[in-house]
Amino acid sequence: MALRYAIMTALIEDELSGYDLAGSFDKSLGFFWHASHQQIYRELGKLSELAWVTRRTESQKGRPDRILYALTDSGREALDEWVLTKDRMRLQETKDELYIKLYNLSESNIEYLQTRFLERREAMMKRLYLYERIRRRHYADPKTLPLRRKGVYLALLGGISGGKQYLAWCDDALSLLSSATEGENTASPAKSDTA
Amino acid sequence: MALRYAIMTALIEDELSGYDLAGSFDKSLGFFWHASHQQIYRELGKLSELAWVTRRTESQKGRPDRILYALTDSGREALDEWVLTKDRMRLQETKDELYIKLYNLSESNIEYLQTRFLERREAMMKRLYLYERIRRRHYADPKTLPLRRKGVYLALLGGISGGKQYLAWCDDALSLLSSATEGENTASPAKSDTA
DNA sequence: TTTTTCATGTAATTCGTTACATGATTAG
DNA sequence: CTAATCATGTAACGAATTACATGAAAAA
Repeated sequence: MALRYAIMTALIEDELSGYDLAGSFDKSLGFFWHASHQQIYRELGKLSELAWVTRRTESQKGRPDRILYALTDSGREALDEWVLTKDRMRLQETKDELYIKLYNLSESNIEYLQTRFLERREAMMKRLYLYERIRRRHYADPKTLPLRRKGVYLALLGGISGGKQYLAWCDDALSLLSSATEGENTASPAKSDTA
Repeated sequence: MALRYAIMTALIEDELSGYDLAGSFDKSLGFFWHASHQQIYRELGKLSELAWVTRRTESQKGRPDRILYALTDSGREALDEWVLTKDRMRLQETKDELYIKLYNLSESNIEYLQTRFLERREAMMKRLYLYERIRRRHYADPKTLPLRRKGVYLALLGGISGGKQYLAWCDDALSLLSSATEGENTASPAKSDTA
């Protein structure tokens, strides 16, 4: 049910197409709640049935028509109600397969896992740059923000500090893993007795 | 597909029942990959069809029979292969509805969201105690651990530092939210002009 | 010329949640 | 006496992924 409200949230300020939404779900709210375009189109269908959004077709030259969705008053109401609804509390359920793989760390996969960590480290670094850019552009002076934007700012702060922590963890992991491969790879022919 | 391998991972060292697994999935690996008992029973069925696990019934007096599952050699092989498999890289996809709700912060829900943060803060605190206890008991001297346990230790480290960061974030959020309600609630009857 | 971007969708499958169902034992 | 624990499962539904499908324009 939550994706539905995430979409409505994205529609509060702008009228957007499914394509736009799928795109913006790779930024902003999508950092915290990702969805594929298939999910979004399906949900948009349901939302118009509920009359929580309206559809409007916009023709374009040489491009497929866009279907623009806007939040209705009843949609806005439903969203406001939902916010006050009891949710399942989730702590740290990142569901990253890497955790399971870590539980299976062995000589035969340690190098593979090292590259996974490097990969994630790099990806997170890029995301952090993005976060910081957004922060500087839109949230430079948080005290002057209207209340709603303060909420968004808080989410962003969470993303930033979470990202930094994740980076630090990757570094810890990489150094622990590489110290575990030493003696195997760095091969100083002397003292090979500490197997 | 990942739950399957999470279950097999849990079966590496012990022979466990579905009930045991559902329980242990609230600890250890379950911190990173939670699953309900229904998912586990379903998956265990598939795993025995694949002959990746064997089932063995154990009678008990006055209690339902337990069905104990053990990893087979081919299961072990499949698991080792899977670890080397390319996975979808997920960064920070926590899917906590609270993020969406934060994007909808307003006068009418700010108090509600404050209590959500308090709730999560408390829950995370408890989990951190648990993590730290596990750490002291089983991972006091990480350097002496066998390689596989080092992987588990790394996951634990990630949990701990992630948890601490989360706590700090909750505190930030709470102070920002309470400063946003000030002037509303602390009600010094003078200067009510800054609406 | 090939790939990416724009823009929408259907279909099939698997994953995850919620509710229902049973039935004895033990702890409060 | 009531609630929780032990132990297994089925059924139904909703959420999410993957693959398939189209078709033109712009960028590589």
